[in-house]
Amino acid sequence: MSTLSIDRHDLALLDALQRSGDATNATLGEAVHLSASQVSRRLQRLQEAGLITGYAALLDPAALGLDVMAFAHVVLERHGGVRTEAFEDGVAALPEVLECFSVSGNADYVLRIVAPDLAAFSELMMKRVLRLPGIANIKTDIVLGKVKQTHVLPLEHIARPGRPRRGVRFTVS
Amino acid sequence: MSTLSIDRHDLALLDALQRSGDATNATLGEAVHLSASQVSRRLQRLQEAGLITGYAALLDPAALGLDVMAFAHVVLERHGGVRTEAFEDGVAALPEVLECFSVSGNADYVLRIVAPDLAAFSELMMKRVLRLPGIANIKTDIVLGKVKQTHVLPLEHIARPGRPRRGVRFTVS
DNA sequence: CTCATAATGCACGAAACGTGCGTATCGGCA
DNA sequence: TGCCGATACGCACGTTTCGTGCATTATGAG
Repeated sequence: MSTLSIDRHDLALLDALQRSGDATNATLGEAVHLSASQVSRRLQRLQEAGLITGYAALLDPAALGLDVMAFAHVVLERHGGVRTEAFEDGVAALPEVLECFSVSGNADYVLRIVAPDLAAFSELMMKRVLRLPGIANIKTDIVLGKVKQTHVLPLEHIARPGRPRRGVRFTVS
Repeated sequence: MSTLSIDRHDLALLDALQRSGDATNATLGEAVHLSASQVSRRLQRLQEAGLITGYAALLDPAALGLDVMAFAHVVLERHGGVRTEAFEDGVAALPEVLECFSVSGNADYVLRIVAPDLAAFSELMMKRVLRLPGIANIKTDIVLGKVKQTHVLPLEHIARPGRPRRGVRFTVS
């Protein structure tokens, strides 16, 4: 357990890094008004603290031939025993299922699924998803168009006015 | 318009880079059985071809105090005129709305929204989302648990057996 | 088999990284 | 207000990484 104080420099760094994770320390330093060495030190701290979990190359799904995306709303059967584990393990093993969340509302789970085309998507659903254990019902929303898609998390809620002057308090295990 | 051939080395590189975008060329080279210089050249090609759209640091939402995530299913009003633009622009301007897709099915749009807590989420929905123009109805699924979440796109559909021996043909603008 | 094209590894100069260190700034306390 | 410990800072510098030039090898068409 450690405590880490985040100031506006760190927030600016996190924001910049979310958008361009391959920027050099010097470039980041310009944007944040810090020297490259300080940027290096801060990044190391932020990573050790767990705020930065890693780096990734972002690929273009369309360029890779992944033209179909859909959200599947899954309802499980309601027999007393806890059959959710088998379903969840099966979902985790399918690379085309990028996400799976349990949710409130009508469905038990929401899945985000990608596929090369409708034929492949159909086959994926019929032969792999629908055969997962414990499924009672699935309703699928196929994505028709993208209005917005980003991985950039909002940071505005941190360091809101009226709170600690120099740095916000974070607790990490 | 150019044509690019992708071989198994490129696929391995893309796969590795999705998972660890900060790996050095030498490290990647080991995994792919290529020299660092070749990795450098291939990455440059893949980026110019648009397969790699960029790099990003991945942040931990929980560590940043973003504990609430939800999917909002939006139905717009059906008066003849095309009022969708105003709604879409409004959505794009909200940083808490990470994604917005138009979908088939009952709803017109699906939004993925994050917020620090339920109070902030409630306020966001009431004061900003619901006030977007043209909305007839919204149903919200709040995420209760994460079974799986990844940005790693599946690449298995490329280079399927029985197709071009050395490299798959890609066309990029 | 021949040959043109493309891919590969090595080498080397340039760039970026990250630690040490002396200085400056901040925040608490008398 | 002035003092002092702790922290943050930039600079310097050795180390690592990058990416281009080039000679060699592999590939595929005719």
